Amino acid sequence: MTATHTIGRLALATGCKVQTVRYYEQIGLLPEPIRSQGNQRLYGQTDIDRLAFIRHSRELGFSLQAIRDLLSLSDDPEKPCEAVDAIAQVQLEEVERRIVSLRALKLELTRMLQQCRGGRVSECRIIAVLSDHSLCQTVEHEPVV
Amino acid sequence: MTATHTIGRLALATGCKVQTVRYYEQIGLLPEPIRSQGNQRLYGQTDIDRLAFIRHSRELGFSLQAIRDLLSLSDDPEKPCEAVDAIAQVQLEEVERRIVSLRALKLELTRMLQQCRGGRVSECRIIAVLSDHSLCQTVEHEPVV
DNA sequence: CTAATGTCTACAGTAGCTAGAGGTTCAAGA
DNA sequence: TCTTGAACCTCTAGCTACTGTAGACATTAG
Repeated sequence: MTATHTIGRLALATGCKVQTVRYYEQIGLLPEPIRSQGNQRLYGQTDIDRLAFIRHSRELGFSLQAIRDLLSLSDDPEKPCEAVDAIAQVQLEEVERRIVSLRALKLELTRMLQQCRGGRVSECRIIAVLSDHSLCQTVEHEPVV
Repeated sequence: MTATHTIGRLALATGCKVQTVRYYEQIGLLPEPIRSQGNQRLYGQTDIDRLAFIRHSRELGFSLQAIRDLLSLSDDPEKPCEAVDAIAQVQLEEVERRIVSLRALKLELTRMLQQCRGGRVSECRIIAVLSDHSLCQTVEHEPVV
């Protein structure tokens, strides 16, 4: 492998911070790269690919543990990809659950804000609602788009 | 004030863990309560109310700093409640941004899963999409919290 | 009285980075 | 060739918002 990228160039190529690259190496998500004579890390294309995979997965909300699993699965190209599918499925469900709960939050916040008529704190509905959960009547769950 | 609740009963009354109560005290979100002869914390109704406020605000996604601000505002009942409104408004916008970004994630995950035909890892579209951002045509989105 | 449960302090650990101190190496300009 | 300044190095600590542990003391039920 031609290892021609310094850590800064790797970071630039993947939209990742330099410290984060070192962090990923430290926790074993990236392999220890070869070093230059002056002890600087040198990366090749496989490293760029691997880090891009990690970053994109992070953007999609996968945990580092899930990414670890995905990476080890992708090292075994002959295996059936059911396990990969399952991890993505879990992630999708998690995302869906978060959407549902955020929409409930949005509803409650919106209602709180509508009730606030800009008077004094002593009459503020926001404070009142936050103080007493029973004052809010949030919908159980709505269909998620 | 009649202080009749031990920390365990306070926790039970507010749906909060005992350690979390001590943590809130440690960071100054809850005042230091009086103690029993045997050095155990004793809480009254105001403590229950304050903790309920904190927990409900946390459920609505407010940060501890925001809650700190809200609490100090609510200590001043004669002030106009614009500041309270502003904090809630910021929170609502944050929630809305997260919903947008999660919906983009959902779309991409769904598409990924649909493309996966259950073959071998080497042909897996999920791995492919995660490896190469250009393979997915999704709306812009930010990292998930 | 004893056993079980609750509480005490203090400290360590979690995820996923981020920032800083203090020193070394590299590449470009004079 | 020398110098400057950016980029790199290691190590450590910090962030949010908790959660968990250990070992000792307090309280309560039977």
